[in-house]
Amino acid sequence: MPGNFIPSMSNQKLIQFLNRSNLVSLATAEIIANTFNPKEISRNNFFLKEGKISNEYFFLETGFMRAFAHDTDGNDVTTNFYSGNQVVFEVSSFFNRSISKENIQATADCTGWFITYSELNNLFHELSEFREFGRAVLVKGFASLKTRMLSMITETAEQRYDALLKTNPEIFQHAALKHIASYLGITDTSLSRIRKEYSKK
Amino acid sequence: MPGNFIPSMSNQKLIQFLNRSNLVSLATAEIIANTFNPKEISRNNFFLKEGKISNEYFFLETGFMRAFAHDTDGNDVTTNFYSGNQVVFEVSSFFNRSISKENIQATADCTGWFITYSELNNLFHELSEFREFGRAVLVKGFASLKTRMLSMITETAEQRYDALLKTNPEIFQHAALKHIASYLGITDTSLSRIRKEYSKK
DNA sequence: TTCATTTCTTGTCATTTGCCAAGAGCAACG
DNA sequence: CGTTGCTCTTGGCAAATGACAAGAAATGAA
Repeated sequence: MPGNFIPSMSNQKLIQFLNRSNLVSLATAEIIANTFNPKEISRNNFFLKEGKISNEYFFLETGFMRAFAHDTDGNDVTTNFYSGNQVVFEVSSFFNRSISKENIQATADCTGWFITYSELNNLFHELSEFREFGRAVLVKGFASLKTRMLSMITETAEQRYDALLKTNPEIFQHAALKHIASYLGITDTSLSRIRKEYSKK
Repeated sequence: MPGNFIPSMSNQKLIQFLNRSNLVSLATAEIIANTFNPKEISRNNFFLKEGKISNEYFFLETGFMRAFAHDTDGNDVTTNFYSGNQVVFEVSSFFNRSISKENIQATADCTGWFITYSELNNLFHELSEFREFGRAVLVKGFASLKTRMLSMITETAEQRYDALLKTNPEIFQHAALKHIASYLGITDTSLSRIRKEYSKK
């Protein structure tokens, strides 16, 4: 073994993530995982900046990230949160090779594994199981956004807060309240009041 | 030619739709289009009913459709509108083979072409161009939903109404105002008032 | 046509949420 | 330490939107 060889992290978590989708066999999961490269992003650093093209398909193993866009007045609006065991990339920019309107920033130190767009396409071409996996990732993201849209229309801000607290409590450990507020579609002032009411119950 | 042979509609529009994506050559578009079957849905009939699995990948050539779900109080909420030259299916139910929570109903007489889930997968397997096309359809739907979510958070109801009127005027020719209202995330009463204010300008 | 049903509008009032400003709490840094 | 900046909370008020009910308009069926 060479002198200053630095052992990479184990990609065991990535292999499990692929395999547990039930779309990728363990053997294939290992092949796929071995083409991914390790990546670390320290807190406050950006995984993606608006104006750039999202070019990395990133499996977030540990850490936490927030995606946000800017409205016409320049206010930032949280579009998504990512915790461990999720795939992170901006769908439209990544697949259309277009400039991203979104930023994705680490709000805690992150570790994980990535492949580039061209590497992903090569894998898709070679491995039908990985294609199925890729489709499932897209479909899952799409479905959860549909659910979120429906809740925006049919539920009150307090109900949405309540649901988020129950289904994604980790968000409250990693994100500022004002960022959670814009994700819920309300101002930080309103969220503060909702929390006050909520704590009485 | 047999006696009561009924010539099918021409699938020229479908071929164009595939080819104009710039992801499918004309020759391949013809191969793909020839595996689609013609389908007509008359006004008020359902393309998909909640409780069933979305099993048809439908190219809507002419007509108009509305997708809607029910909230916990039983009110119907419009989740999407479809006009000509679009692909219609419920992503989550179709790809996950799960029971649909949504209905999709023709609000005008519709004609088009469909393939089933298994036919689609066979085509995906055989034709990488069609895979690219299928991915683009998913990505486009995802991106437009993201845009809509951002507008729900950052824009007023009147701004959303205004944008819909400008970008999708055909919706107003085919859908009831109460159905447009729930799509915009407001009550029919509010939409009526917004229209009143709007008409003064 | 006539009747019944549904859709749309409008009025009144209540509720939610936003906007603005002030202040408290907290962390980072010299 | 003490200052600075950022986040969160709170109060007062305004604006947007919803809930409910009544009536007008449009639609569809007999």
